Amino acid sequence: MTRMPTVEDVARVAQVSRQTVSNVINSPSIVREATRSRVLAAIDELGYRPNAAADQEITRMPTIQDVAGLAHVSKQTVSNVINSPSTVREATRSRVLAAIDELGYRPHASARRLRTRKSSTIGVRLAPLPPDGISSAILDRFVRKLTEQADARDLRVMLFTAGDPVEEIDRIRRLHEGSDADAFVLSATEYGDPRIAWLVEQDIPFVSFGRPWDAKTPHHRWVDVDGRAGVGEAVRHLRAHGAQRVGWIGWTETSGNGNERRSGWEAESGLSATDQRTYSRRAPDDVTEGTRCAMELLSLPEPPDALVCASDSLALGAMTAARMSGRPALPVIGFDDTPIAAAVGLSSVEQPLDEVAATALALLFGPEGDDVLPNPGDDEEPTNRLLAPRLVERRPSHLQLDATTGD
Amino acid sequence: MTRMPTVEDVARVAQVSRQTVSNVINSPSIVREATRSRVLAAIDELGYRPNAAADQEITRMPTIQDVAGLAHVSKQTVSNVINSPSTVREATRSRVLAAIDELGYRPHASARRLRTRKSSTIGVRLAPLPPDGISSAILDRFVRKLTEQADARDLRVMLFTAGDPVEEIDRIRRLHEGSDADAFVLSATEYGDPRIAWLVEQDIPFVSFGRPWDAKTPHHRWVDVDGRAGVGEAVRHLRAHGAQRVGWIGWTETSGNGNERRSGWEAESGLSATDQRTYSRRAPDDVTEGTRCAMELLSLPEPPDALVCASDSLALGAMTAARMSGRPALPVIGFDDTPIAAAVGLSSVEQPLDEVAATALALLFGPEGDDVLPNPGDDEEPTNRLLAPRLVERRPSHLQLDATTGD
DNA sequence: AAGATTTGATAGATCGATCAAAAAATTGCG
DNA sequence: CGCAATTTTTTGATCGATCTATCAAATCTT
Repeated sequence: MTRMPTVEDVARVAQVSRQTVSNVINSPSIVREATRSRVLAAIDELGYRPNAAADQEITRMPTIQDVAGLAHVSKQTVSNVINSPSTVREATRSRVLAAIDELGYRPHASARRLRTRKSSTIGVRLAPLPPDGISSAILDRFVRKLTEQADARDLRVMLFTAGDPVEEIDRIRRLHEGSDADAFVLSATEYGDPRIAWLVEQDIPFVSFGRPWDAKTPHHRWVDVDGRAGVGEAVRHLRAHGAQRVGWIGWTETSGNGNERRSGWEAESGLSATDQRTYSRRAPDDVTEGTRCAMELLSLPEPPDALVCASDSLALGAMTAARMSGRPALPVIGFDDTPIAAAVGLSSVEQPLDEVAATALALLFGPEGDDVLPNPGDDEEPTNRLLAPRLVERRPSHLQLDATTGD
Repeated sequence: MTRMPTVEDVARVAQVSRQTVSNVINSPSIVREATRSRVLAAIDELGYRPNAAADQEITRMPTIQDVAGLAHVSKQTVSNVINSPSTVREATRSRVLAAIDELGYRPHASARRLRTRKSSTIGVRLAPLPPDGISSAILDRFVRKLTEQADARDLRVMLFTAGDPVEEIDRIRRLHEGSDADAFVLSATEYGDPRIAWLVEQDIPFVSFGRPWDAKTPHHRWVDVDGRAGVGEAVRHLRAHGAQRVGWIGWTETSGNGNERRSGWEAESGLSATDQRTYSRRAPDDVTEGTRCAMELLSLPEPPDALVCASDSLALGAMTAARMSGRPALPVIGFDDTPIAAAVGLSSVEQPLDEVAATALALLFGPEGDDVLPNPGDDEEPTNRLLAPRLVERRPSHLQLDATTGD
């Protein structure tokens, strides 16, 4: 990266102003002798040459112009070969392709973005990790899927961080104004989310992973996973295998997702309203809370014979409680299918993140291509999708081992 | 985003070539009547106007020129206010800043990158997730830290995916040639890693998270965590608390990291070579493998009274084994301090990812700034750092609950 | 006070690509 | 063949910023 020295560099070394350097070169007579020799020394030392532009024969990346020269066509034709090959005659095209290959040419991403006025980049905010969260890995896994799918469309995923929604708004504004990203993916929408209204008002293209939880949220694109259906499936599965009283351990009422998931249990549990109160608990998302709630439920006169939980964290705690109460085989089902569920053999409801990512891109960019679609107007047909999760059945690893070891 | 219609659009609608459209406008006489009227209809329908460039007064983002106009200075001065404020007089500067504020101006990232020839972007590959890996979340957490630290330097983190090192090389080449990223962070280095030699040869700036495991790996920048020291600390801690025979469950010999971590145990265990063979096991990184190995060790005539594992996965399995063998209080220490460790109350050795990220950036860009430093030459002083991990002590949650419930 | 030097602001070129339109070459048809 | 129409290629402008060198005004020397 040995850049050509500039007047600026010479000035710094000789400890004079740029103007003085210029004078030494163009009208040496007006510069005092001492200064002049100091400047000349600096020029010598750095190997500065006035019109340095000419000899930048340093290993420059080939440009479209170089390709054009080699293939004996105009640079526009080279551009066409790359961007709309069908408009170029076969003979010409192969000649240009050969030249591209020979030089190892690749279009300069920034130049292209400047001209086309699109960055082909999707901004994704990484929210801070909650201290004990094992579920938050969902975002990480979603980002992976999004990146994979984006690669296929020649889109890039750029990450940024922000501590809270307000800070996120500020970051998005800057990224958008600087044309750093031309679409954004929101995640973890909540009641009274300020981001959506703002983005809609600013007309910045986005899609949210998570449905709006407020009736007054403006119309926008979103994709979400149907937690209610997922939990419902889990409960039906347990009952089909003989469970009579399926208990529920969920989140507090402030969580839209939590209420949604709980409603799936309510609908499928087959319990009376009174029993529903008896066999359910609400708690923060934490392993020890899961254990606590499960212990409570299991010490009822008629304890539940299966448990469904709003998260793998709670479910993991519930499994511990089950073992502690001497019921290691009690069926427990979690939610999110985090790696830990696979590790301990916990059944869990899996979010189809592949599909979520694909849908998010489809909503933003259409079925294919990398032109971002504008945010939908109020009157437009639905621009959102609710995807069905899938129950992943597993056999708890402690039971597997019991079997293996005969213990 | 209602773009002005172009000749291209008109041509498509009228189903004629662009040239014909041009002729209809400029020399109508040479176009046959039927064609001409079809083209005119299309022009009308789209509301096409020949010199549309003039009236693009649609909400364009303000440019440096707009700011210059409002502040009555040249655009170069505006640029100076942004990039080297000290060279601009106070009065002028505040006038320009006011204009910037009023217009909500923000430099166009791509234009700047094109001119400055640097993308200020770091490329990071997301390796595919191993099916059961709970440790692989390390990369995700590292990426988070890297993004945070990069934000502070006005650098961007761009993700890409690749299935294997060879594919990764190809992706890096394309991203580098297209000036999409000007530095890369490698992770998960392994024996005979082909990426490093290639990057060094191509002179593409990079740093690897993970030291080279081969003697013949060329000199390059790297940062890593001292697994040996971390495990050593864990073993010392256990022995200081009375453990006589600390066992080890680690990975197979093909893992550089695994061998490194094991050596920490060997050094601090205080066991004879024979006992070391007795009290250690090698296995793939998997929870059930951890349980299996731990069961073996615990059924020895003189079982170990504490266990240290190469990963949280193995440690989690070992905890299960301990409970199954009726020794729920057996001290177990894992590695990586994954969220799951916090969740179940497993002590673990924590990698200082904050520091790893900061060091990676410092090696790539120097103590501050966003100019990439070239790869170091063979003779240069060490350009790598080995960071010390930290033991996080926890009390197993099942024990906490035992205490609470009196069970 | 005249000349040397620095500070402040500016003009013009340039980064590497695509867009828009026009020109040139080719094809089709009566 | 001759002209209209199409296909292929080229010219010139442009995206929005920074780089380079220089001019102009202010400040310092002797």
